[in-house]
Amino acid sequence: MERSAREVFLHYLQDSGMNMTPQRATIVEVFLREEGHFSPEQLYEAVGRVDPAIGQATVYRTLKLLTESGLAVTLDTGDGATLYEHGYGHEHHDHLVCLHCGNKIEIMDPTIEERQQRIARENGFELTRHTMLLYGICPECRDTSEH
Amino acid sequence: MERSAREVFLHYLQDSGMNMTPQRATIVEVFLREEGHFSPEQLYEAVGRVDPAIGQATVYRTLKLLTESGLAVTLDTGDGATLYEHGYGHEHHDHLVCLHCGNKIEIMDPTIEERQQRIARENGFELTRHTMLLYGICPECRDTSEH
DNA sequence: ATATCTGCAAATAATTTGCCCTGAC
DNA sequence: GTCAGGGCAAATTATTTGCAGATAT
Repeated sequence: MERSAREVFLHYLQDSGMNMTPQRATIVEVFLREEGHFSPEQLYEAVGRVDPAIGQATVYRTLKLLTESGLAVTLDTGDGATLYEHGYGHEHHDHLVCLHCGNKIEIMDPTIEERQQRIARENGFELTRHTMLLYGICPECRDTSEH
Repeated sequence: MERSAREVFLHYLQDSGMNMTPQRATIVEVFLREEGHFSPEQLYEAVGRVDPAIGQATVYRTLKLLTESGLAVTLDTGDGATLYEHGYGHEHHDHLVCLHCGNKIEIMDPTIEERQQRIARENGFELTRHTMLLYGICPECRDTSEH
């Protein structure tokens, strides 16, 4: 059976010569409870509700570890701040983003994924990862802004 | 016949109630001479070789105008800095980026573009634009790092 | 004249780092 | 006792903004 996210993180730390600490444990737990996409600031606030003594820097440092361990995935929508989402036990997906309300829909298209592989191969690249963001106006915002 | 990039920019300024100024003229000229992808900082340096009196803020402000007018397009590779490239008289394309040397290859796949439209439509979105970045290791870097 | 622009420096915003202290083994 | 880890505040980086003087129409 599959390892739990906590175990994956613990093994990552151990393999890298790092330790699980109370702060890291708290941050992972809170991280796993969060849903959707959130900023380091939002996670910091949620962590603060559990243990107000944990500092921002520790949240940032731990988010980096979570990303390296595969538990977290970054989502950069180009508006200055990096968002994070769950990356372990979740299928890969891309995003459809509303430019008006910021709502994000997860999308996945096997044909696109396959073409991406092909493009990389044709250029002699070994594909590591990719990001694809489709920007537009969602149905709700289109209705609202009708005149 | 097609309007020159300078004309497009001039018309954009006029339509928006703004003026062409010596600084803006210099920045557009230098911008149009640049090739590939470059940062505001790089453009600022190139502009400085023509007119050292032009400030960074003016370069940033003008880059924003260039983007709004369609002459420039932004490219956010997620490593902190926004890059710019030419957007007028250039076909739309996406990028294949080497994680090792930073080299960027322009790519374009009609099938992907078509599927993106379909995904947007299926979700009721009106698609405005998109970004797609494929990250990997380029052939040169793969050869070099062989052991 | 009047509104737009500019350079400069200060202000932001997001994130990282330095440093000294604390706690675990 | 040693050393990783952590809190705090200072530092960094990229970009934006306020302002007072200069400029275009």
